[in-house]
Amino acid sequence: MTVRTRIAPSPTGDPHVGTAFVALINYCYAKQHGGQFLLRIEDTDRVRSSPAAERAILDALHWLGLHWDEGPDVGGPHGPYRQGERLAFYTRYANELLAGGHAFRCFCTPERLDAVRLEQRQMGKPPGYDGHCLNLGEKEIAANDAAGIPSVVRMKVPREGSVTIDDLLRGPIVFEWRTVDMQVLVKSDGWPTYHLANVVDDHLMQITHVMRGEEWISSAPKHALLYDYLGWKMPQLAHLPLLRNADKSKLSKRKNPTGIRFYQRMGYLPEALVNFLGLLAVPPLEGEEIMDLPTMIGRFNLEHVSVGGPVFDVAKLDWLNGRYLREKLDAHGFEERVRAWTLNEDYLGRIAPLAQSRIERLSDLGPLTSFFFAGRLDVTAAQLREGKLDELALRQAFVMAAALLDALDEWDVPHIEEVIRAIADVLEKKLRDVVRPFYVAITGSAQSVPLFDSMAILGRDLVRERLRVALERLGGVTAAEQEAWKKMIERGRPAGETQA
RNA sequence: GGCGCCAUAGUCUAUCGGUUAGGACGCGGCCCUUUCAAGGCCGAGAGACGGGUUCGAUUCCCGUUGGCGCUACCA
Repeated sequence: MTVRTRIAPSPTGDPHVGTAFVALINYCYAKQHGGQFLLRIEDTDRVRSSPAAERAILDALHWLGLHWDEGPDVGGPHGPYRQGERLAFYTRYANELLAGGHAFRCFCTPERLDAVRLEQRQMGKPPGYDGHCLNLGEKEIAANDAAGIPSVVRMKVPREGSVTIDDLLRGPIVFEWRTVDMQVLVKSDGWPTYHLANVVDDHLMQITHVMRGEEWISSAPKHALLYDYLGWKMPQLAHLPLLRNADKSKLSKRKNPTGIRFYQRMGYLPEALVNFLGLLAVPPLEGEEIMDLPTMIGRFNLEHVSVGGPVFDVAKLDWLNGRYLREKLDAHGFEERVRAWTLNEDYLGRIAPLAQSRIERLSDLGPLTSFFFAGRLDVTAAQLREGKLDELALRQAFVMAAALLDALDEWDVPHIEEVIRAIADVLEKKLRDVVRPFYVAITGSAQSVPLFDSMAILGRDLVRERLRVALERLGGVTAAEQEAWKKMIERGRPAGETQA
């Protein structure tokens, strides 16, 4: 039986370095055993998924040199490789579970479920579904359906006994069934949840080894039960450690750049990034930390992947990248990388028009546009405070921008402009006054080329980081402020209807 | 609160019962050098705590503490 592994990203938000880490391990394992590595898009969350995000993930992973044998872009014998195109499978197996008495229809309202969980929590009991709809009669179900009451499908879970999950990395893990929730399998919109979809697809795609983040450990019993209900053999499981921020919390973009494209825009080489991630999974030989992909495949050993969550240590990445830059490239190769990075027609072609009307000599170009060729900018709190916004509005503006910009589906000038205008509106300040500190944070100066265009060209990852740095320079924000200010935007008037 | 995972220097790691606990990043010093890097050499720095098991525990077991994850009609 040939080894088949997969990476199954959800196309929401920007491609994450954690995805690259998990992909790398799955890739190495499959290649080492002469097997196949596939990519499947998990887009069952119909509101958050987007084609743009899917494209970005594929591009980012390919950029890193991780290529798959089967996937939405390359096809394969077990397609489609996009869950959004596999609804018929999920419906079929959901019905099978229902017919077999392993799942049931549930008409409970979110409000009731919340109340139940709250009570369970207060009583110190494991939270979960209380079985309210477990024994509904056919007549009752039919009546509810006729009345148009929304419903979901839940899996039945035993209330007694226990189950043992065998993890390739961690050994046996025991769970009491009564602590396992009767998970929703099919949402009221008819789409499956991750739990159903991933079991059905891993089986149908003949996946032999599931290596995924440790955030899935507590769901493993549900998956084991589903394989059991459906009469299928469960793949081998291995739960990989989660990458961490410097403070050991799960790597998050609030505290760190987490986007693969951020590292690309910062000028890290894909080989260096892959090498760095590989170091977290493949212990290097003493004294030599440089490893290319083939070397990692050869040296990979699942049992040697350490389970403690490693801190994403950018300082070490910097050192590694430096070594690649000066040791692995000759003068010509280096020059080519620089061109590919930003000194190319595409990038220059977008910048030049912004500068043309603002310079008197070509030599003005350097100082005017240098921020397009930089990573983080060295701006001071004093520079950020120079405008007319008071300290509170200033910090609120940055927090709101970070949140709204992250939520944007399309990263282009009109959408970016809309966000900044909406902020000025909510804060009841002039656009001119709001925009000024953004000029400083993004371009490094209050006098520069047009802001929205600059942000569009720089890309979301770099913009997010510059805003984060600016906020940090202003003393940062507390979680409470963050919450409150986000609510302000939600309540705020949308950009269109300004005048009251 | 409930359930689970984890625990060697600031960070990434080696060690699979007996080592002066090894390497790498970062940090400090020296050398090289027109500057700065790079490079070379040297140095400081670790087994969370408490019980067991054992002739012997970083290593095996239990507890404590700490960190983390999950606790959704998101993945």
